Amino acid sequence: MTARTPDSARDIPEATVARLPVYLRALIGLAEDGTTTCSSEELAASAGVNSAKLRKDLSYLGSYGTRGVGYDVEYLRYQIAREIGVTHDWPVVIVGIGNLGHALANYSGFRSRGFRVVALLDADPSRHDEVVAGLDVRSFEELESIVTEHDVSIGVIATPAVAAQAVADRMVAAGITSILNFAPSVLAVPEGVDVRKVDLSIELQILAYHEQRKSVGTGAEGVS
Amino acid sequence: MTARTPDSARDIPEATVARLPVYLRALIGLAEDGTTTCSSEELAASAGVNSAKLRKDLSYLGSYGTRGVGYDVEYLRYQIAREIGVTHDWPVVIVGIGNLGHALANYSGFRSRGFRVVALLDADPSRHDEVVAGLDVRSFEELESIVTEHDVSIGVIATPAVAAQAVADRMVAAGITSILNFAPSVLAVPEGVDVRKVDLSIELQILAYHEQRKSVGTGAEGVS
DNA sequence: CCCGTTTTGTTCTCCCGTTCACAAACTCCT
DNA sequence: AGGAGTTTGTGAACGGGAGAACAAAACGGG
Repeated sequence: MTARTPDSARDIPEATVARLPVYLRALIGLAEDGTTTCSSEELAASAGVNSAKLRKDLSYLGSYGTRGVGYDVEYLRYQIAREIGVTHDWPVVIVGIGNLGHALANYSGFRSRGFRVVALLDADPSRHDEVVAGLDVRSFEELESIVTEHDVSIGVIATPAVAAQAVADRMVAAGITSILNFAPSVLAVPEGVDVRKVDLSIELQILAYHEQRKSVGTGAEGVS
Repeated sequence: MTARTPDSARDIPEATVARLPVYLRALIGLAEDGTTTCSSEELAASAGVNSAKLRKDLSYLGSYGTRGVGYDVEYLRYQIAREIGVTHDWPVVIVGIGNLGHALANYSGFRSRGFRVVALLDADPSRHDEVVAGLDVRSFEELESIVTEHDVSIGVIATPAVAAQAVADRMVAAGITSILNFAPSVLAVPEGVDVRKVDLSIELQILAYHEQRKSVGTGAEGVS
């Protein structure tokens, strides 16, 4: 025994961390179907990955399976949720209530996965009348007080690109340490602040690249 | 010379392909600022990557820079756009006009990056009255005729998870070969069809994981 | 015309992630 | 109780990407 208690399992590879939520989702699906036990093969199929990779990923968390049997769905579900940190709710602030911010505020996947939107902020006063997803759209000036009041550590930026850096700076100053950025701009943040970027058009461009390759391959090229 | 013409530069690594749109965006930004020439160092800073990585990425496309000088912004911009395939417009169909579909339909980043939304489809007849982003929301039944008429090869799924697989099957049958999936489900598609998945809640969960780690590290753990 | 300076393109090395393959361990059946 | 059959957990090989470092090439000045 290398004396690795589950809690001190220090370094989980980034690639594995990125897949844990996928496994979690798959387990929830299995639980809803009434499955109580599953093998790595079944779970891997549900999650869309290789079973060896799944087992290796889970081994970073600890030994939660039973050889010859498989994994207890509920138990594993809880363990992964605990590891990710979604056993309790995370308060989240969304800044920029345009089309995308609107959609994010209403996105049910957030609440059901342990995230609670505590405030919607927008710099444009004309939007402050609106009520979106049961929340008033409030002034961006209230950021600091909201972050302090609800102990918010995660912020979502859904503003236009030009405003993103300023919003990020303000978020960091207010004490937010994790940012999910939907604006198409590169954010500069201090050490210790995590930023993840989601760019919808980049995904489409990657598809377009492969799509173009396909048509070239099938002999449809016309450009000299 | 290994006789590698720019057009036949076969195998561009996936990691590089995923960054090309980022470089493209950075170049557009530089061009808007009036910059006509830039070094790999400058461009890398704009794109938020290492300059060595940038140069290596660009070298897969060909030699479009000038040693001692740098890159011509407009020229490189065109070359990357051509490589990705966004020099011409790609027709796109969006299925599922809920909150997210709404936002996607209005997302200006699509049109400005070479994607043209040609139709919005939804299975719910009560939505067929709506006009979103200047387009009628039409019946899902019209998928095949629209795909044929506009020669659509890229489809976007923004439906609930339960409907996603059925929509994907129908898209594939209609001739779509690239799918951008926003529904939180694993899609099974035949060989030759590309699927990219964007899951908003997964990104937040990854942030939550690191966030939890931070608080543990700073000595705030209270769980035995 | 030649040399120093700048910046690209590329080679080399290291590290992370993926996959294979197998031993350990558990269940079930006889 | 013992053995056959499963399935997990992990050691080891393998492949690809990241970063450092350097050689090749272009420009500018004297």
